[in-house]
Amino acid sequence: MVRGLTGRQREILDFISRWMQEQGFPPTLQEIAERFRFASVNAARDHLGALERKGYLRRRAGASRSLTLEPLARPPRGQPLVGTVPAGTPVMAEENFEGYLDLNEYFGRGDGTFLLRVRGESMIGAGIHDGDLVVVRYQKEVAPGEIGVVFLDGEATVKRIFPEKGGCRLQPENPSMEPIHIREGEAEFTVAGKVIGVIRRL
Amino acid sequence: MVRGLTGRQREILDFISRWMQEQGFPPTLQEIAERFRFASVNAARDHLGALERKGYLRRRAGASRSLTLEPLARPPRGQPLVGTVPAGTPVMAEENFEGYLDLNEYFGRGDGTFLLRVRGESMIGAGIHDGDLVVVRYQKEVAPGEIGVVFLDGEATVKRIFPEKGGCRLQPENPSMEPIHIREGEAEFTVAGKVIGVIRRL
DNA sequence: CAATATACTGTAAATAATTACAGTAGTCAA
DNA sequence: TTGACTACTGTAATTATTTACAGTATATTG
Repeated sequence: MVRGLTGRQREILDFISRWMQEQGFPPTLQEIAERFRFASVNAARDHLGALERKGYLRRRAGASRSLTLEPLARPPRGQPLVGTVPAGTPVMAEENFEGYLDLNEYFGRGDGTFLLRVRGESMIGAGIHDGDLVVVRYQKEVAPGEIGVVFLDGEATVKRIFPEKGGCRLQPENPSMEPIHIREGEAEFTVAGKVIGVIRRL
Repeated sequence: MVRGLTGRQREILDFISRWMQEQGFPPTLQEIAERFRFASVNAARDHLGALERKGYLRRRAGASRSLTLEPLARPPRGQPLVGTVPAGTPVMAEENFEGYLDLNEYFGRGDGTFLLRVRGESMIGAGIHDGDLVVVRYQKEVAPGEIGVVFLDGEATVKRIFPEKGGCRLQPENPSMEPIHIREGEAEFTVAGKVIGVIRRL
């Protein structure tokens, strides 16, 4: 069903794509015909028929401005991902291109995740530096040894969490810093979530 | 111009938002009226008028399905960003919420950037670990001491680049690895771009 | 308490947009 | 060289959709 497009068909498709990006809703047959100086709206209609038949868009019969582009024809969202780059080939060569990665979806969708800016160098050994953003999944507990966001004395910090007899240990990953021991029920101590990612802008 | 909505107006706005998400194009007055069991399309029209007057959407006179939601009324894109979290307050409390961060735009838009997966521990001192994704801006040269992606003997590697008399030095950030010295014109050596970010999924 | 906004019903006109049908000409594959 | 697809023109019917105007009833605000 998905077949190649003629030059003219691609022009039409590109126009629709751009229009939708700019206007926020699809064009009518008239508007397509005007853009391409067709004397008849049927020229536009024929093209839409071909594009639909070839799987690039969908229409709803009888409804105005009811066309939608199939994912195939939609501009990709996110950043291009390049895989292993072998001998001599230019980075962006097609062979190396693995697709587009949507960073908003890379760490799971709208579910309970949020970003938190990290202060201090306490987790530098785990590759989390001062100023980094950590991606946190909201959860009340974390498995032993996992990195979590915890509240301690009224401040949020990122540490590796280990259970201990009658409490737990917050382990920094920085040789110059000592672990913190928490006794059960002591102080205001809560786990806010698990760190599932790190983002840094240099 | 932007004022509060009544309950009914918010219902209508939410319906439009959901419809556009699902259908890819805006609803007609009829379709809104049907959803809310209005006996007259004018009920829907009145609501759109109110929503437009209050700055939540825009319409094009005389055109069908021509309404667009203003950014204010559009579902936010990206992950919620939480700032410094002070004493006792729950993480997701409003006071801590700083807005939504669109990760696809965090490293600059569609301009010449791409993602590359890093192999090896040679830049571990700079917080770049095996398996991390680096965000690379495509450019032919980098300033002295910046981290760049370079081609060396037919493989892409990430190193800190320093100019040297008659060539340059590729400096790993790993105490157990030695710097690599390149002489002018020697071997296949090219700079592919500058590393502007790091992304890690744990 | 008057003026204004909300939240609708109801009918009809006006216009926007899709659909149908009939052709012309050129290209392309079997 | 026949049949199918592309790429259009042209006219008209048929829906789809917006717009206009006239009301009703209930809140809300100054």
